[in-house]
Amino acid sequence: MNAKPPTSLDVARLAGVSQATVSYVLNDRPGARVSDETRERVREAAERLGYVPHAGARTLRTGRSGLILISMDDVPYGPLAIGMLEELDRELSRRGYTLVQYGARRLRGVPAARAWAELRPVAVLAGAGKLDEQAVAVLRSAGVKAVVALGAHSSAVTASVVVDHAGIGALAAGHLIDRGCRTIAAVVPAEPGLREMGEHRLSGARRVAEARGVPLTRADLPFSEEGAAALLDVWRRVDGVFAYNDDYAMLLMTVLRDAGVAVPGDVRMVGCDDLPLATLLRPRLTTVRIDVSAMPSLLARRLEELMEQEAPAEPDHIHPWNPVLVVRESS
Amino acid sequence: MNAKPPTSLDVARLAGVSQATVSYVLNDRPGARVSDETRERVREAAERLGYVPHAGARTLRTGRSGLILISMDDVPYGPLAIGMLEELDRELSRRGYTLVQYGARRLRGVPAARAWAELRPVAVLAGAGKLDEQAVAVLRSAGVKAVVALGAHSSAVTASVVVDHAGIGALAAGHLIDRGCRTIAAVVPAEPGLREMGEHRLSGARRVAEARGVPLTRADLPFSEEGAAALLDVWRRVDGVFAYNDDYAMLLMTVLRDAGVAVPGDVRMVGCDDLPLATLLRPRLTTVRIDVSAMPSLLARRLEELMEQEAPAEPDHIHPWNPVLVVRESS
DNA sequence: ACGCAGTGGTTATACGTATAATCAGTTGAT
DNA sequence: ATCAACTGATTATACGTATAACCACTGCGT
Repeated sequence: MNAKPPTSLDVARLAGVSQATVSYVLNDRPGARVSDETRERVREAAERLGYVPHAGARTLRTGRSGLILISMDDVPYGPLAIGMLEELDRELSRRGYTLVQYGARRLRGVPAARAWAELRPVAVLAGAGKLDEQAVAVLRSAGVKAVVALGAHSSAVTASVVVDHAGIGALAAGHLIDRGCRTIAAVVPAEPGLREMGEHRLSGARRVAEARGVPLTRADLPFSEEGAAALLDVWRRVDGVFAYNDDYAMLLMTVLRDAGVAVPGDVRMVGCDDLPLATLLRPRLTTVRIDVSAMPSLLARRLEELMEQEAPAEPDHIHPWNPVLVVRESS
Repeated sequence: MNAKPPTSLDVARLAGVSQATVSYVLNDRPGARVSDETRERVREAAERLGYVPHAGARTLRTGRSGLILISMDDVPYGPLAIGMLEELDRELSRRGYTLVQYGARRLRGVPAARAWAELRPVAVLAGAGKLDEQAVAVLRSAGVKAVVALGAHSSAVTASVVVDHAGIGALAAGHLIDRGCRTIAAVVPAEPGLREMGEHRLSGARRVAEARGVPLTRADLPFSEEGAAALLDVWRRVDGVFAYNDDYAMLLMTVLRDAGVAVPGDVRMVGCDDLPLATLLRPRLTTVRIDVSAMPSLLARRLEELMEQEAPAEPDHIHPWNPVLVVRESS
């Protein structure tokens, strides 16, 4: 009942062959010369015993683990991130790698890197905020071939996948101005986890607004009705708002309705993410959808390159995201 | 530049001691007799080399891994699940375990179990739908001490953590009847991932409704405005609706408003989850909040028990969730 | 008869770690 | 002076796997 897990040696004994033969058969190594009947005997014995190889032992022997670690706890969890993760998982497992999420207790920097390094992964993907130069050095020293930072800006120390937040802001602001807005506001969330991305979206909006001669107000907003109500004079002064995302847009539309400000009559509104709730709002919400469908396969390919080559890659970045405007009634 | 990762033997050489001494010092084993100065030398050498132990080798030697796998892809991701996961992570790492999310490519049954078993985890938590009897046997055979099913109902084959969905439905229905509703409806989502939980919530609501002599209509609803509009005669026939969760409640409130049905005047509405959007709806949404704050520490303790004892535990279950009614304006 | 290539395996070893077993010195009690 | 107990280490080994190196045997051309 409480026996030890069967090993390849157990399989070998049952099949009447040597342990080496078992290894050759089960991994079907190209060069191995084993007769078909022996192969069958080995496979059957493995099946009977319920043999499952010991990943740790294999890693120890080969020096490579096939394990890819991803730490998502910098990146906001949403349907978007989940879907992307699933697809990435599929792409990587197809290539023989195992994708595993490991947040490392919200550690960051070197302590987080040490925790990851213990597992001797072949690649680590982590929020840019968790990877400083020393942390990357720890990972490299532990044999991690590919270190990729995920975040809003590219990293100077390693390859990275950056989300083009500025592009989102630019798209939203451009649309508002196209609709005739003469003064606009852009929301920057006050929440620590979101503020940085808010700043980036703001900067993109600001760039477009300046280029087209439209004044832009920055609105630092905590996610609460009181917070939104406290800025009522801001919303009354402008005729267009980029609300950072759909949740904030819903918050604002609720508060504006209570205050008697008409959307889009008095102020046009644009969100981001194209959440299901966007079409449920009245008026229906114009939003920026981020198309990430191209991202998993691109990232998987890039990872494969990085893991195969010997030298650590020069820091570069890809941003395989495509912001698309979905125009509805609120703008 | 591309050197191999430093081993405990490298540390030993630099410190001028044996590899065994390094192991004793870095794990500071209670019985080990090593002088303080030697300890210091070893620690310094390890620091200098950036030594990180090799988890695979350690697992191989000791036979235990400290790795706990959780597969969340049955359980719906939301702020609730995320928060719970973080707290569970904290509880387990405090006890010396490493919590890792591993979805296993959405495999289920034996194939998923084999993938998990390769890592020789000490515990596996997975959606009840992924764990059939054979899968559990595979895990047990691979030395997994604790196998815990997560889901809406208890498992006959292993310990489980069940969410008391029936209790949620009962609480919501009881509240509606308290408010004077004489005929109520309960939403069951048509989405494959949610339907089962919807059935459980429905059953709880039905139990209470029958006990109090109130007719209850089941409403199978896909998440779309067309779907909700197609059932308009249902909503018109009842004076209370338990909407499964807040998202569905928002969908219904939007459609009902468009159709001229007043909430709560014509029909009272109760959601579930207490999402931020619940307070942003007009009228503000009455909802069932699930208090999961007690869950992580309870689960961690239970896991610890299971992992320490030798015999596989008899299937039992805990449901450390506390549904709480949050009454607002919609009911 | 002899080498020689091909077939179907086996033997031996290393990966990095934890730990039981051992050992050389030193101290202390009698 | 002798033995026991303690201190501070070292030596040796096993965990499960992959793979290089080796080996016995058969068939075959000369």
